Amino acid sequence: MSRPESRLGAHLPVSPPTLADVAERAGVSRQTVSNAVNNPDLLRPGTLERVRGAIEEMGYSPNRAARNLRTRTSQLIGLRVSPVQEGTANAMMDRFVHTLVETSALAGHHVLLFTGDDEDPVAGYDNLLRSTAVDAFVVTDTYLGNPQAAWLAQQRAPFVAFGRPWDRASARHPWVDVDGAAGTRLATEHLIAKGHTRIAWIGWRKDSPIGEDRRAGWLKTMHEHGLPTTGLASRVEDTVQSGGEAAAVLLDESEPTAFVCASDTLAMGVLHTLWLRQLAPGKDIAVVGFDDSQVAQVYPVGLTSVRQPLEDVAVEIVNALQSLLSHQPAPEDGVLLTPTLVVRESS
Amino acid sequence: MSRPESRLGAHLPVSPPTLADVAERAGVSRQTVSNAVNNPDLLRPGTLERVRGAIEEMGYSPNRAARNLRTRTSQLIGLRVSPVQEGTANAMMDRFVHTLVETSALAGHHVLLFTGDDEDPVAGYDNLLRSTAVDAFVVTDTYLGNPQAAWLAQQRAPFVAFGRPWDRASARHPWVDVDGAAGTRLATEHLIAKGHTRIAWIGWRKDSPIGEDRRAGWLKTMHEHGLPTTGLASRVEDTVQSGGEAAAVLLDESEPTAFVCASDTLAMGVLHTLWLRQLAPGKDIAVVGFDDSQVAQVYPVGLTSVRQPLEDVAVEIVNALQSLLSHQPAPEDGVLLTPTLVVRESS
DNA sequence: GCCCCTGATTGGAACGATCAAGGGGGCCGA
DNA sequence: TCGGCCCCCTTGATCGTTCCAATCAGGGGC
Repeated sequence: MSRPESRLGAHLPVSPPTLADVAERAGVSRQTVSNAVNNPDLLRPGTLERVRGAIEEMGYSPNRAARNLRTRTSQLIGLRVSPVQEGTANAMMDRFVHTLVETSALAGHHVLLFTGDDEDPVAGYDNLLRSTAVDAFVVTDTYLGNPQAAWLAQQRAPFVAFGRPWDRASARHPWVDVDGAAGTRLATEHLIAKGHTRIAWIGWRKDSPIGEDRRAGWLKTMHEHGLPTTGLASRVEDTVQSGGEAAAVLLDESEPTAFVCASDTLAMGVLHTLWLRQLAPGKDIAVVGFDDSQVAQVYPVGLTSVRQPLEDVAVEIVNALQSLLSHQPAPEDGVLLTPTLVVRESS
Repeated sequence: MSRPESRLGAHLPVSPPTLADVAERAGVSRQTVSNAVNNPDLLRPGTLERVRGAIEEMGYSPNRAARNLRTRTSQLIGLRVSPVQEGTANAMMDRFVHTLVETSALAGHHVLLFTGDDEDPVAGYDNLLRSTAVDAFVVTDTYLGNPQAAWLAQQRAPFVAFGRPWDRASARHPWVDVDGAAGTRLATEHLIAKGHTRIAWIGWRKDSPIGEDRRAGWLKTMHEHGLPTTGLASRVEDTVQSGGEAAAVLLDESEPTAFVCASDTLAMGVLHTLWLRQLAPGKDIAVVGFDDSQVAQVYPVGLTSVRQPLEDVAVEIVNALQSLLSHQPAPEDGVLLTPTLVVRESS
């Protein structure tokens, strides 16, 4: 039987062919076409070729909604976009998201963006989950006490976090993270190799576990090399101005010859202070940032910076998601990746 | 009848309640529950309240796949993420995407990200379209001769472009864009108001319509004020280095006191050249960039820059999409928004 | 009292795919 | 010759929702 003519006129978009249309054309049943798409091994080579020909000719693509309804999946991965922070240098999400989208595509998934209510941070997740609009989530902002990860774990919703669960109390769940301490260790050892001995740290306030992790890398490396750290550390807000002020104080009081910073934003502040004092970055004073943001790349005096392997993070997250969705429990519950150091003129 | 117990154990996620479940609980039929969700006006107030109660209690959310199948929509808007360009300063997509996601959510849509094949730029679009995975597209990279817009228009697929169709030959379609010429006009008039008369232009190569548009704003404003432009314009690649070299040449040959640049990337090059020559940005020489990128915000000598109203662009795009999807032809075929100038220390 | 009309609600069908059985034909061994 | 098995393919049922037409109850006009 031929499908009812739903083309009201040539000016309206034609409705795409269905499984039944292809089946009729190829002279087989619906199920055979379905198998040709999903389980080609089940078909005799001749039949497969014929069906594939029909699919090709008609430009058939399985209707997503129908497939999703039947299989109870959506092939979608939810990603909440957090508000843009202007005035800071961390626009690295671009890099991450791009690779995430690409890698998911290889695994047959697409990425769905959504925003959250500020009042109820889990509202967005809850909606998508209950309407079975996504198969899984990627949770990116895992600051301390982030309720989302715990909530999702409690709901037994499949998700992978970019970021370690910092509070041990929270339920276990798969995660992928970058070893911040290893990054600052790289930076510190690079500076030590350059002959620096008085290396200062400018980081975030104590309530940031990520900041403390990065600080630990600097601290431990300094100690291992028997270098002084007292009076050489500063913890401030993540703004250019704070970084600049901290650098000024440290320069006055402790005379460091190099700075390791918890972010490129802070490093920009340091560079500003150096500029005000007519000190040449990379010659008089070395500076290393964190995140390899576009600022670090574009700044005329190239800023040496710790670069997070965001592409690898995305790949690992998709891996974890896949084993999660195929109900194979992830081998371990976390993957920790090591960043690299991009050396530029500032060190 | 009660639904079959599909809960194999408390450790597995419970399948969400369906329309039928809610109907049973509320003592009404499926259709009535459906109406309560989609056409509340059809219900008697008492019934509506009862059904809403049941929905609330059971935490019901309509199954997306089923609804999509029946209504032939997906409530999804496709957005192709273009490859990340490192080393340039235009990470403004973050701002745009965020507002797009938020605004679409208000309209009941989500944003689906996908990537494209480099060889076949329309492959990604084609797939999503044929599988009815998205309702519409937002096309962002509308450079000259971009095949996507033309292809989509030919397919009669609903889409809105961020960017004007530069070649008149291409099919008409709704678009939203930022008036680049108005931006450089703002920049130029700002500099003129500051007393500058020799204002140079550093832009992109001639084959970029966007670049030519921005250049035109500078050129026209200069002419209107009877100011010279010969020997004061340069067209180069969009890199920091090119911008710096162009600035050096212009400084040597034409002695400008100010620069208007087609991008923040180029402006960074100019700043670098000034730094090399011990010229103070904002005092000796004024510099204005374009895009108000994070670099402009974070750079210690704040870079004056033309800021695109990306939030407004996103809102207008969603507006256009909505009228497109409700089959009301958009009132006009294009919306042109005016940028603003963010004045900082560099001018 | 009867009929019609309107508003509220209902049951059946359909959207387009996959799942779960079932069936026909060829090949093998008995 | 016949049962049994495997391979390839087909048929009917189903996922959860919305569309469509039909039904039902309640009022008002005559």
